[in-house]
Order: sequence, then C-alpha cells, then structure tokens
Amino acid sequence: MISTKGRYALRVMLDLAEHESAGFIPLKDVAERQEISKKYLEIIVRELVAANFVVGISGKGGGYRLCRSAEDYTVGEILERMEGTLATVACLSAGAPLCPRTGSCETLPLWAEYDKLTHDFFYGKRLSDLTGHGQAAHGGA
Amino acid sequence: MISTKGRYALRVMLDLAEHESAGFIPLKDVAERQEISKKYLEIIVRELVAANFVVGISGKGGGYRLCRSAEDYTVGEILERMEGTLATVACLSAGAPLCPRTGSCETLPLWAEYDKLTHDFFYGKRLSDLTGHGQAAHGGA
DNA sequence: AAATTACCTATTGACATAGTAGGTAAATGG
DNA sequence: CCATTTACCTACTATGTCAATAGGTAATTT
Repeated sequence: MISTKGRYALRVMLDLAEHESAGFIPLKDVAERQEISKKYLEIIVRELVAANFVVGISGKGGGYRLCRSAEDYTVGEILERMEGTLATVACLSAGAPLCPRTGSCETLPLWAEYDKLTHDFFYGKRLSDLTGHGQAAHGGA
Repeated sequence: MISTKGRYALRVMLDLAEHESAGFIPLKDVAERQEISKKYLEIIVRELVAANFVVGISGKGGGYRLCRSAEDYTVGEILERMEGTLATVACLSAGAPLCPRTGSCETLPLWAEYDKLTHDFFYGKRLSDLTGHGQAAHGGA
C-alpha cells in the first residue's frame, strides 16, 4: 500500500508543476486546491525540500517551486524517496539484512519479478505524464 | 508492502503442494521446514481453511492438505484473500468509500494502471509456477 | 512594524503487524 | 480405553507506523 505521504507528495509536485508560471506558490494555496491539511503538507514538503525536489522561500511572495521541469522528474524517484522504498517485501528492501533463506526461498523470485515490474512502471512515468489527466476541468467549457 | 501473512501463506501452500504425496501434513513439519513459528502459522492456516484453500483433519496422522491441485490456484487469489486486498491505494480498495475527488484526481489513473498491472501479474501466476524454484537442493547431487 | 510565509520540534490517537500464551476438541495407535 | 498427536479456538500484547495536530521560531516583503 502506498501511503498518503507518497500520494500527497505526488499531488503537491503536480500542483506546483501546473502553477509554475505563477512563480513561488504558497503551501496554503496547494493545501486548499488539493483539500489536504496544510499542517500535514508541511511535513511532506519539508522532505521534498530535503530531497532537492522543490525549493521554498520565506516571507511575503514566498512559497515553493519545482527545481526542475516536470518532465525531468520520474514518479518513481518521488515515491521511492517519500516511501523509503518501493520494495514490496522486506527482504528486497534496500539495506535489509540478508535473509538466510535467500537461495532456497521459492517465493523470492516471484517478489523479485514483481519488484522489477513495479520499479520499471514508476520509473517509466514522468511527472509531466500526469498533468491534465483529471476528467473535471478547472475553468471552462 | 506485502505482509508476512500473505507471504507465509504462500509458503505454506507451496510446502503442502510439494509434499502432497505424503498425505496430510502436520503443521509442525511445515513450520520446521519453513522456519516459521508454528503458533503464528496456526493463525494463517486457519484462514486458509476458512477460504477453502486447504483442509485439515485432527488427530494422529492428521494435518493439512490442499483442496485442489497446485495448478488450480492462482497466487493472486491466495494473496488477495490473506491481505484483504491487493489494491495499492486506499481509494481503489474494494469497499472503500467513494473519494469525492474521483473524476478530478490527476493521480488516480496512475494508481488504477498500477493496480491492473499488479492484479494481472499475481492472477497470472499459479502455485505450480513456483514449485522447485529455490536454488538450493533438498537432498542431493 | 505588520503581515505573510517557510521552517522546526514535539505529541497524539488509532490501527495494523507479528507474534505469544494457554487452552479445548477430535482422531488415532497401541 | 487411554495416551498421544494433531487441529482448532480465544485472548492478549508489544511494537511500530500512519496520519495527522499543536504551537511555536525564523525569514522576507510591503
């Protein structure tokens, strides 16, 4: 299960991507548009800053902004950073202690195959692939 | 992340599949071979019985046995039953309350696509596809 | 100086995970 | 018939994670 942290982070990144022409975006605006508690988003955005995905500046006129353009982020790198790992079983998680059953475990190849599928899927998607895919329009027609 | 419940359940099923010629297999044997606490396996096997995946008989000479042959189980049905859902985000989980953002959510199509990938992967694998895939041998050569 | 914004530490309630403990019921072998 | 083996059942618990909330300080602009 992908947690709110990863999912909200992606939505914040998307929101920033779609409003990048407006300069630095206050978190308040993102929180309102996305209908997510601003307080909670603070925690998430802090990690996005630490990961160098976004930059923030304080004060009036401040806010957050992407560091790169939307097509230069993969969904995978964002999720992996926020979730800690994309691995679906503990024994395949980076930094996990080596399981003594590796080698004889009959299920490990299954998990490894699924892990690769997952990794390839999310690293194959770019932030720019997701913009403008909601069915409801923002303004018009 | 797939929990121990699903992973252990799969290993129990596999163990039973590989020893089905020996008739009813005591859980004690499975626990020893798989190096998993028998007490914990009891909980898991109870659910396998409830799901009609295995049958158990009490008393001396008793134990557990698969209900069908190994090629008639998909990995997906076993995991889904044990984990409750295979869905990777809450809003796609069966029985989840409908999210008011469905329709405007820009990330939903991504999760839906990944969900389908996951579902197809695990339902495309059969128990019999996993037998005999550990590298280490049981006895010999 | 006032307002706005990011940034930081700490805390919390709810829930799931991964078991453990200690029994009862059923079936068999001797 | 009785001891043994096995499944089956209820309850408990420690630990950790999740999803926030609370209440501040620091930076920047007008």
